Amino acid sequence: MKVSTRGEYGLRAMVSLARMYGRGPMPLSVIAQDSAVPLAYLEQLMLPLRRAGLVVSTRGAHGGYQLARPPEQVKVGEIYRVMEGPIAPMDCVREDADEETCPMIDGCATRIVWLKLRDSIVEVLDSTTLADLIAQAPRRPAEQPA
Amino acid sequence: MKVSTRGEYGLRAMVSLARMYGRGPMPLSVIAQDSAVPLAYLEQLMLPLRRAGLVVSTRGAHGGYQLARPPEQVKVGEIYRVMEGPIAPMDCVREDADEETCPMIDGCATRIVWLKLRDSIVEVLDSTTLADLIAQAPRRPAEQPA
DNA sequence: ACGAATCCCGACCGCTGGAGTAAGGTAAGA
DNA sequence: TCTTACCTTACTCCAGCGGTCGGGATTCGT
Repeated sequence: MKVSTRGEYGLRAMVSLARMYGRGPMPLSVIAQDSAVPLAYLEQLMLPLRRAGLVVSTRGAHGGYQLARPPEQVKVGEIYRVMEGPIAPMDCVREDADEETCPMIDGCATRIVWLKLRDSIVEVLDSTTLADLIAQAPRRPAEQPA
Repeated sequence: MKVSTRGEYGLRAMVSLARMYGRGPMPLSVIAQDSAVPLAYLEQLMLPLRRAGLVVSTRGAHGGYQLARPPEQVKVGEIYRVMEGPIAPMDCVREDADEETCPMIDGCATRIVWLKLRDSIVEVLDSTTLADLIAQAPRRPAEQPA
């Protein structure tokens, strides 16, 4: 039950973009630096985020990425699903698939917990926005005066 | 963010034991059948459960396993931790490790969500017991009349 | 005493998926 | 037209999951 680096890095990058929101496109090199994600890897992670419409890209010189929407309107859950797929601690309780598709005969007792667990995770991720994160953060990483 | 089969099978086996609670030791072969877990694999999974004191084993003929405590006193979270390790959607928010050991400089904004997520998971798993599961289950798997 | 039933335990092993790296192509500004 | 920067595919490495196998130690029934 670990979030992979895709989700971790993806969210970090989005937080960086949120902090820079409104200043026009930011090149990958800057985002990579700010979010401490390997540039070449980050490049790959931005692809799904763009395709999902969470960020918009500008090509050419002075190009880069920026949030497609203000930070208040971007839920962590959206980012999570793009990077990690449908939320599901177990295959039998996938968000997308038809409910009640438990492979066990007539359903099994354990499914109850996994269902509660999934709903709990969804609740947390979907009730938090990028704006919440940058507002509550004690300080910005890798940036502080003497 | 998937629970591995260790957690899945471990819980299933414990639910089986919970249903058979009070009838003396049940051999692995029966548990494997009832919980639909490969016998040889299940054998391996019972080891940590026994060491953690969640089940007690009886060796020799007519031996087997049984719950060390009644189902009402066994939290799903306990089983989970034995099978999957400390609850933590991300290394920086491990249950066991010293709090505030975020490797990022001065903490990062994303940690807030992971912390909320972890607490949410803990809450769900620790507030559910084996008794809850067998009470709410619609029917027992692999057992129904014509 | 002996053998069958059962737990105990370490060794082994194939495969998938995560975590990147590499390299070249395409578009847009100076 | 050169440089910046995004876009895309392909490839590699390796840890861990998901088991299997084989043998040993215990205890019960006869």
